[in-house]
Amino acid sequence: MRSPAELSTAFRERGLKVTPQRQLLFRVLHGNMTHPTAEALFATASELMPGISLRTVYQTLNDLAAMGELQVLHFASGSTRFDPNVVDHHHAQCDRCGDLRDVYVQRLDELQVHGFDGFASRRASIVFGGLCPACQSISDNNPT
Amino acid sequence: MRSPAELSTAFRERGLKVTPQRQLLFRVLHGNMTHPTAEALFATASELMPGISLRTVYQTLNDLAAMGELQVLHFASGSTRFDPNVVDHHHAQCDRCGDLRDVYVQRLDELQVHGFDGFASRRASIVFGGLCPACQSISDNNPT
DNA sequence: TGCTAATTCGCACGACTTGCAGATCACGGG
DNA sequence: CCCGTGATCTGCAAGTCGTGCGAATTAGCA
Ligand SMILES: [Mn+2]
Ligand SMILES: [Mn+2]
Ligand SMILES: [Zn+2]
Ligand SMILES: [Zn+2]
Repeated sequence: MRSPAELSTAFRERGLKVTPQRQLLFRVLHGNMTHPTAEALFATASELMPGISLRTVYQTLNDLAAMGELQVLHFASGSTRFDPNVVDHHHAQCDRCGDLRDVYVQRLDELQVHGFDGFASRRASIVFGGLCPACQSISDNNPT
Repeated sequence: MRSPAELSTAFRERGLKVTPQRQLLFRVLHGNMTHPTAEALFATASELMPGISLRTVYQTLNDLAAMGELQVLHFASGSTRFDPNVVDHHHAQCDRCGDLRDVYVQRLDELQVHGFDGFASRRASIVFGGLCPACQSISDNNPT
């Protein structure tokens, strides 16, 4: 996702207005590495602008996603997560606490895939499952 | 997922009863390559056993998943899909029609991953995006 | 055959997201 | 700087997907 200033320009170019609510969300999202849900963003935004509505958060997230400024991620846990990091990357999620981190994968092209049968693959998205460092130590102390 | 007969035994061993509804679902799921949703299974099951409830379908799917007989898949499209193929495999999904197919990937261990930072990866799940053969010819005729 | 715990089913409810409409606001033009 | 107009905001209703609940039914066992 681009900077708040660049996004403001991009919105106006599309005939979209740059409202205080949108500017706030631009700032909250920019460089955000937490892969937040709409609810989480709403909570953060509400502290800075009491009264902002959840509906507006969804609206703006959808606009940003449509402009390719956000990646939309779907995991097991109920709700959608939004990722301002649109650089080609993948994710590692902790089985225990759900923590989600970015990982960068090289040599994807060396994978040998059977079963495409004419399927034209354009992109791959990898989710690694395992335990984050914090949950590893917990598991060490309290083995299940 | 094992055969209906084996599942019946496994259910009884766990103190779960083998009802006609469950037996039907065992049969509908066994060898099913469509990655069906609960609704899709309900539709198929309803033809063979009018009156079966969607609630029972969900119940049985959850039981099977808890026993490791089904994989639970979450994609962008709204609802959960269930996969009786529990052999280690991955998926390719058509961007246009949503068709989902199994693919088998080798040399996963040769991937170079940056960003784990102590994350203990135990498993990876890859989703390839692209166009299925049918949708490729449509795109050829009607380029967007 | 009879007991009992498990299951089924329908409905209500919960989580998440979108549709809707009136009040409000951003912003280009005068 | 002010206006007009269309985009936006907000609260609420509604939609979708899945689960909790409880009365009636049933599988499995003695
Ligand atoms: Mn990310
Ligand atoms: Mn599969
Ligand atoms: Zn963790
Ligand atoms: Zn297709």
